[in-house]
Amino acid sequence: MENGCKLMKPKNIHSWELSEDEALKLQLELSSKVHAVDQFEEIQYVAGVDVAYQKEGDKLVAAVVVLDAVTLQVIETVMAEDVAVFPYIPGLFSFRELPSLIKAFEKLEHVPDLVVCDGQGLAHPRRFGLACHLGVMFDVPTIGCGKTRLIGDANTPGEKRGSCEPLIDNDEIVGNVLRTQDGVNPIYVSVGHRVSLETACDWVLRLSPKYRLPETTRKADQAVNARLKELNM
DNA sequence: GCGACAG
DNA sequence: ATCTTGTCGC
Repeated sequence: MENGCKLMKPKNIHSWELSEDEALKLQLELSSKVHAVDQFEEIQYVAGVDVAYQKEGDKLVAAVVVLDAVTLQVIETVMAEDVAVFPYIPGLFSFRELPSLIKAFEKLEHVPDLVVCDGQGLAHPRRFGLACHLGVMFDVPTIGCGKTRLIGDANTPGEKRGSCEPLIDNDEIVGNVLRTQDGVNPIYVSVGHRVSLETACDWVLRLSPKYRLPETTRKADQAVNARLKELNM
């Protein structure tokens, strides 16, 4: 895929026309490029991404929303209307959503210093969920933030906001189950790329001052759903 | 074979 | 993800 991005510089580019087997091989190959340590300076812009699918058919809308890291106000919203090619296969989720998300990123004017994804990062069977894939692809810090579990086991975190328990898979800590609001179902946070698990959780909490999900994913979700609604009218 | 399974 | 109304609670 060509680098049509205005400012984001794709680093690891590859074809998206892959078979299931090729996708699996690519994950194993790219997973070695993930860095689970903090590698960034000041974070001014934080982005959220999401994709919404049309009721029937395979049309979809992908969005990237950039927020001011301090005020959490929306700075920029870009979207891409596309068609789903790769099927939804647990573990190969990134191959379904990334092509469309990249098209949205190509329109972005602001370069995010951190991207929060709506899916897992290292909390993945081959340690390469959507957040890792997006992070390695753009060489940008990313956090995996899922609403439900893909793999791993964890104890139930305390009822207070900020409580968390390690998510363990194969004797390895692959993420944290984090409570972002008192008495509300926790979410699954994991490293995407260029961030440590601790920093990832700090940011997710900071981005979730009022609701269960971080503002980044909430704003991206609102954007794609509003656009999808317009398309069905 | 059986259950699990990001969105 | 999507199909879907009202409703209990802060």
